[in-house]
Amino acid sequence: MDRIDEEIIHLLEKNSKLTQQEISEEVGISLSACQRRIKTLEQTGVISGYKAVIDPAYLGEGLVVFVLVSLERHSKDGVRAFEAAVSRLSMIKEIYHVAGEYDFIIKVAVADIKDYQNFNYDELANIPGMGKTSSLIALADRKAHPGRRR
Amino acid sequence: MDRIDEEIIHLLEKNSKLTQQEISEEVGISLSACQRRIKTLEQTGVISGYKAVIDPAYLGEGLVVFVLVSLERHSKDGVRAFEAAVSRLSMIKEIYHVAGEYDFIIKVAVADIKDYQNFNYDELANIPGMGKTSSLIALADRKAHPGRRR
DNA sequence: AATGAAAGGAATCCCCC
DNA sequence: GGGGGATTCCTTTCATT
Repeated sequence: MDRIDEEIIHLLEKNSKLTQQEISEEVGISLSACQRRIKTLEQTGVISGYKAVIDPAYLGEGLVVFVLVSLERHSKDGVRAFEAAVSRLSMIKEIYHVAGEYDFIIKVAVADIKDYQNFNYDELANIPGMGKTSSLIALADRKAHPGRRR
Repeated sequence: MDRIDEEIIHLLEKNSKLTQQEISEEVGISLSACQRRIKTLEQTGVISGYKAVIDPAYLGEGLVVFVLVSLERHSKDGVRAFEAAVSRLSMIKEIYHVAGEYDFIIKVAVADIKDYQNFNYDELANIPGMGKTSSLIALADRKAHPGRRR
């Protein structure tokens, strides 16, 4: 893993449709060397897959809401039950178990506020053991394309 | 935009290395019809790009921290200054301007706690206009691969 | 053993019906 | 929406140091 691998990773992270030839020229090695490096990165799991990036608005997921959740019971069972109940819900995109004032932070993607209210009242409020929650409505995403400098 | 487009998007979102022929067979249309649909999805921006998925541990980004930030001044200038200062920092992966008790929620990726402390004291604390902050250390990511059922 | 070069096969693009 | 041909790209093999 040297500087050239890093460059290859950064290029593919930005645009995986680059051809191996373009990459090899960009980083200054031969085509076959580049091909072997990419294969190794894939096999060792550094590159774990390739995905298309879909416009959230099209998916009906234009609104992002972060929900901070504290549980009533902090036992292992309580945590498990919460995770099980929540992982069924497709609008929940990310769940993190956190340390601090709250127990979990979840990132929810829905179409609009109305959708979020339905989610909140019909789904979230019915989860057993749920204590205090706090919702942070995202007004704007200020960094759609995260930087990748090190 | 019909059910077939949805299926194509769904497949490419999981794995963009699928062949056009494989996709056409999966969704039950001809190869050329499938090609035209994909091209249209790309040109209309529904598919906005293709990316390689990189193992965060390899990038030295194994620890995720959410920071809730409230600003001292809520004027447009204060917000702008904060955004400008923060968008220089490569460890900040997502920034959302939110409504509620806090003004911003930022998602930070670093190697470990030590790294995060450096970030907190050297970078975050020096940003002008910064008021109260609250850090939520992610103990575990409970949904690394978000569901995509509708 | 690692790199560079070349041929065969596959996928993509473009014009046709 | 479906079919066919040319081009480009990817993979494998072989030669080189």
